Amino acid sequence: MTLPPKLPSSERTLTRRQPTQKRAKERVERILVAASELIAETGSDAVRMTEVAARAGVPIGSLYQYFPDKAAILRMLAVRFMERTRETLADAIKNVPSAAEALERIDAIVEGYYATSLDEPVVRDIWSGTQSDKYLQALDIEDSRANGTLVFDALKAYVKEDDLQRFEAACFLLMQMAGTAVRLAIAVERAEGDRLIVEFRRIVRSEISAFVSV
Amino acid sequence: MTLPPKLPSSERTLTRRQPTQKRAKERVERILVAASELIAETGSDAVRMTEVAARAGVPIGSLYQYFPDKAAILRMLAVRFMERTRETLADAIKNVPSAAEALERIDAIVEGYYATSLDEPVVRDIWSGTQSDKYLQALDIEDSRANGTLVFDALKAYVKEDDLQRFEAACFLLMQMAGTAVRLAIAVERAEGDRLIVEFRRIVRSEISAFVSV
DNA sequence: CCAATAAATGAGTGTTCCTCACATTTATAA
DNA sequence: TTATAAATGTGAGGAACACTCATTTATTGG
Repeated sequence: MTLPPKLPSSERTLTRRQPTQKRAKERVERILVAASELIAETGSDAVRMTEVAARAGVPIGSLYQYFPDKAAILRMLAVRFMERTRETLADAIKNVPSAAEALERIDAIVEGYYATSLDEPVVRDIWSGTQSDKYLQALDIEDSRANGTLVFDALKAYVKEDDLQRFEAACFLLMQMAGTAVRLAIAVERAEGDRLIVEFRRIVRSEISAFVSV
Repeated sequence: MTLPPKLPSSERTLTRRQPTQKRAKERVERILVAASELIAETGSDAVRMTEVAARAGVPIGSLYQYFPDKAAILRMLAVRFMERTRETLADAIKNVPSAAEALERIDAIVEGYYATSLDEPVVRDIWSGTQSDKYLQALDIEDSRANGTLVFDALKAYVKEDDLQRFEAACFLLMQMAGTAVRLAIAVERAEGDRLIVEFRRIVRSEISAFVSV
């Protein structure tokens, strides 16, 4: 970690000028790419805004035209990652022919999520920071909720009427736990991490099975 | 959050002078109390080292005699909280007469942990920061491992030989998930948080039951 | 072509964490 | 007790950053 200088955080606007011209859009992309690379190399805490600007080939002032502060860059990267993940999940579980098939696909998603996180340092680092930025934390929760809803919607037809609310809570919780499990797994030694993910997948299958009649 | 200035983090020593004299020990306590209060009032990010020193009634230099940096204070508070929690857990599950009784006690611990976290702003805030400080993250993992081992040891007699390694992983994972579940529950609206904890407790019981013959 | 608007720029400002050379107090030895 | 060593106490100031803003340059639309 390390604690930040962010004082007037409630005062500062969350977004700045939206790039409308082509040139500006390209710059924003270059900034994100540069930030992403630097985070991969040194970790987000060690990344200096001047470095990001330098690598992106833009002056520091331009960077602040589009991002209100350093955290906003991490946020943007995190949001993009979440969007990609959500799409993967949505694609995987839409139109499932049966509950059993849904279970298998969700299982595969968890495994894939682990594999991706293992070799994407940026993801790792940003996930780490998730809990320290209030906006990111809120985003993370909304992300889990949205993913949970996807799973819920895909399976609710198989769940007893009386259990629906509890099943919805369970889906939400499991999505949040998937993040925890994967972060824990990549933080420990590889062999142990693999074992933890195996257990987590079993937990997911078992908990969903508790609601759906497989 | 906000990101910090911590550059030479690997260079800086993790501990400083250990207070041996009575006066020094009292000062360290006063610093921790002051930090704790300020975190409760404004959140750790907004706490300034000068404020901590001022409220503790010590000059800034003295503060740095005992804490190498700001994060170290949070770390110390977190460690103390973890120690208290671990003691509670250890007391609760030692000498359990049966697996069923152990399950009930663990269930109560989770509920108590939620209740405590709900009205201890310091705990909330520090837990938030957990993931952003590498040392704290490591401490958190070790804490989960230690707690997991406690549960494992208390119940291993009831588990089949072949399942022992998997059960150990599950205990570790569940301890880490308890933190996630509670943090999520206190972050959302109260009624939903309560529901989430109910589901989590069910998950814990169900997963442990999967290994022990109740 | 000429406003009006958007974008670009980078030296400088302000804030914060933390250091360090020196002063003072406490413990230990003679 | 007195001398010496060790531990503690101090706070002005250094250094590192994040971020600003007055000015200049480019783009758009009428």
